[in-house]
Amino acid sequence: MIQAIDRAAQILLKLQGSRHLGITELASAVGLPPSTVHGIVKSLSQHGLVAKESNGNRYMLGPALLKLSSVYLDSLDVRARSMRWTRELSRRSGLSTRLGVKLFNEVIIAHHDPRPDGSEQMLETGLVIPMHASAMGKVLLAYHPEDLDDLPSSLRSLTGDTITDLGILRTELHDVAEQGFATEHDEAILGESSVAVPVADQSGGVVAAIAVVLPSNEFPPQDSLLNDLRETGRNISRELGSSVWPPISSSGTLLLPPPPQSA
Amino acid sequence: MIQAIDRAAQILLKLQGSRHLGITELASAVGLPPSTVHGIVKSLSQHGLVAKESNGNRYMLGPALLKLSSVYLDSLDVRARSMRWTRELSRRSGLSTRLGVKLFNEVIIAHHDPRPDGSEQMLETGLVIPMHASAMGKVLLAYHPEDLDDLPSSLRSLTGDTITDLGILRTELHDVAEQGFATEHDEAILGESSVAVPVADQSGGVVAAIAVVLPSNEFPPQDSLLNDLRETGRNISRELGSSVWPPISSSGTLLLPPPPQSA
DNA sequence: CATAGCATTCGACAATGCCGAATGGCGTTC
DNA sequence: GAACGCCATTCGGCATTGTCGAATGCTATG
Repeated sequence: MIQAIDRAAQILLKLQGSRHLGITELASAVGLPPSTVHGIVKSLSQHGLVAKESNGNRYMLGPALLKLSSVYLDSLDVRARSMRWTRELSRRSGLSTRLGVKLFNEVIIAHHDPRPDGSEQMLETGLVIPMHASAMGKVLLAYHPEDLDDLPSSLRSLTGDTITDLGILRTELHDVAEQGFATEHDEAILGESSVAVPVADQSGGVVAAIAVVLPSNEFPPQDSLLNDLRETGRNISRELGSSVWPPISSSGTLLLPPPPQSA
Repeated sequence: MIQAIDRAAQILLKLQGSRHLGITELASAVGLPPSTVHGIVKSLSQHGLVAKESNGNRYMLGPALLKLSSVYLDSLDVRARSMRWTRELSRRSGLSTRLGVKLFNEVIIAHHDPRPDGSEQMLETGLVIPMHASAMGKVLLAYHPEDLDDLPSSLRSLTGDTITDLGILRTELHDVAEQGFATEHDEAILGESSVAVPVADQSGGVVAAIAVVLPSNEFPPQDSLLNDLRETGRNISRELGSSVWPPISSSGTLLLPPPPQSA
């Protein structure tokens, strides 16, 4: 772990949380002397990773990040392969479709096909949702149970229906791994629910999840939707070179909640 | 300039150019010993800025960049203010509209409103175009002539009509600064032309450009389109607190080509 | 099964970035 | 309009830090 790079990343993260910050604010936020922070910020800004506000003397994230992320998206194999399938799924279902990959404790939306009803919808690519509050996150966790250890000790509640108990989450993930799909009902945003299935690659590992978002009053999803979704997940996985679907999960015992009387 | 951060940024840049690279490839690309590169890459990957390919042992850009860039876009004031105006411009003109900001020698598209004809169009946000080959770039250069010094010594030709001579570019930029708009005719992509106007902020400085893209057979644009575009630029600039529009350019002598007989 | 190429780990050296203090610029207040 | 105070920025000495070469381990290939 190289110190300077670690600190630089911390600073980017702080700017991610706070939009615009001065050197002193940043310094106290990361607990370093201002001169040190200044050096790091200056280095980052030489590469366009942070930028100084046009008028004031505060800093924000820089435009180079946009280019980097654009290339990141282009280099994501699963995204390129998914797009034609998810678009078709959106068309058939009349719903919006998302492709999500893991980013630490969150799912980040790497692609989004809007509802085909022609309404103006916001660009969701780049948005993040906590793992435990999304169907895609549940899928990713169910097939990578070791990631459960990285979850924050207390699960943040986004709505009244968010799962906040790790034991309950484990139990649900166990079912997810058995059924091959996950659902989420009003757990992230009130009125919005979703269903997700895994996407596997050549190695057989789950590398992403795709989900359809449906109004909560249409929950639970009809079998036909579920089948279309499954078919889509299977098709993408096949294009990526995965031979089996749904993927085999290493779950089993890993996902079972600890015995209730445990310390 | 902190060495480690500089090197880290170089590595991100190399990955930006080459998608997937192994440690040794990266090392020779940046001219450093593999062990050094490995340390940097490892540090970057801890923060999700680079990621290891799921199967092999090559590295690519990481998902954290997507989140960072998403926040970058959200924190771009000019983008938030532009969106409603550019959408309206697209609607009225039937053409696609772009918002571009400077990133070193390129313009990066920070927002894009597609043609309203309902056809499937690619997501242009994050794409970059060389300054000298785009109308937006010409606008940005015309109002920041000092940036001319950063241009590569030889201007890359993208089509037969790309301006590759710095003297000719300077002359055109002089006109751009006087007229308050720039055009580009088949200079970046054959069959595609564009017109751009500046966007100024509170300080009166030009911080972005907006452009409409039109088929080259409709070039030059009609006056009504030009007026709509100007109106849009003025409206956005006004929302950003700019009092005058078109902005005053610091150009004058700066943009005049050097005397032809100069050494 | 052997080999070659690669990623990765380790440790010693010294070059590097870190920090505290000094400077400079800017906005604000009286 | 002048003086104050805040904050970004610069600078230089010290020691911590990252760097690099060599050794290891892994995987894929012939």
